[in-house]
Amino acid sequence: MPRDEHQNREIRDARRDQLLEAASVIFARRGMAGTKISDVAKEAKLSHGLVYHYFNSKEQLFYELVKKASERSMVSLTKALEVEGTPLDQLTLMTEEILRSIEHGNELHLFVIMIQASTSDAVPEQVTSLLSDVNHSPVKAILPMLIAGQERGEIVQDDPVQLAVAYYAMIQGLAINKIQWKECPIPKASILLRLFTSKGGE
Amino acid sequence: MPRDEHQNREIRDARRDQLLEAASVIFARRGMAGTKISDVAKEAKLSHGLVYHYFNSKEQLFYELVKKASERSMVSLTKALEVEGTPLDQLTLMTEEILRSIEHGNELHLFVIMIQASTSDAVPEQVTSLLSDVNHSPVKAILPMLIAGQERGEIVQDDPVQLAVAYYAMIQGLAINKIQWKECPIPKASILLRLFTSKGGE
DNA sequence: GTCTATAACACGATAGAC
DNA sequence: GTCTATCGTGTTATAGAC
Repeated sequence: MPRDEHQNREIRDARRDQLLEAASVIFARRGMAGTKISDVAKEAKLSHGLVYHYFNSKEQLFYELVKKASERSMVSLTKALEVEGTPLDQLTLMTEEILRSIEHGNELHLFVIMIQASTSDAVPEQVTSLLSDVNHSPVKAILPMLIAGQERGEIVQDDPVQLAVAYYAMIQGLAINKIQWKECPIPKASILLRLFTSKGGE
Repeated sequence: MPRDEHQNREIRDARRDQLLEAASVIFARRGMAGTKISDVAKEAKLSHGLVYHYFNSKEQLFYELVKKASERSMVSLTKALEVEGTPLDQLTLMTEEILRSIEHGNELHLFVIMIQASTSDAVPEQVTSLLSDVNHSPVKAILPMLIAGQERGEIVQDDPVQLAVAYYAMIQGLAINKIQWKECPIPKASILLRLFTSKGGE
């Protein structure tokens, strides 16, 4: 008894997700160049031939993951911007959300893949151009919040770019740390936020 | 006219350094698995056959670099411990030195290679065991300074492990950032150190 | 000490059976 | 839709000329 089109579609979607999930694990561990299609297939418990049934190439597979990652990375940020409250409130909420997701380790692989994508030049052209749009400036993205906070006097009067760089570096570093060291204690949001608040208080 | 043994030795040392230097650039950019011996040779402007004259394998080449990197990474730390002054003085000096070296970009490649070595499992067994000795605990290394500082009341009374993790994550993140984004403005030491100083002042 | 040529092999990608 | 068998390329590593 033949499957109908609807069932086929469900199977295809499931397989695609299965492969993307497996690929994110392997890519995060071994990088773009170090990843073998056969390892991805093994992780997904499917044959390596099937990978090419769903994706044109290893590069495309990597591209899809970076796209997914960069979409997700903007979620926390836009959420933060919708929150009622002062800039510092928004930053606090955003930080807590990011730390939770690092702690929980759910989308950690995607995070690391984005870092790889921007540090390694072993990645396809298509990917780097995608990144210059989105990832190139998570720093720029939080800049407005910092400046607004400085105007209200709730954020310290340092160079806001330096503040943003330090903040983003810490997030990146924590994600990397967490992947390598599972039991790594993730700091509380209040520690990260101390970057922004002046010593003398306000 | 034949070269004598001394001249030969000088040539060998020079070539070895030349290859290690080139390899650190390529490994940092493309990772262990992504690095091709021919690329290293090209970077060093030598033939790829010569690489195998000086190193047994790609893995050994990588191993030598990680060893070199882990030796260097302890330098800033031990220097800091020799400084006369309070724990916060020592941390300040250490931070300034590390930021200078990131800013200057001199040993950045080695730094990134160490991060790769600990995040990727595409590295040889020999390397990971080397790392568990040295790199596994730069966090542990600064812990005593933090605790001493807390006793003197010059460092905030948060969980010192969380403080150390946050600090080290920021350093790592800055190094990674700098490699990908050459003009990245490196924050002043005072910004990083704000992690450690209490909001209310002392 | 340095190079070029080549052996041996691994991996990405495809073809075709079921 | 999924698998196994296979091709072709490119890479590690070696051999041997200079």
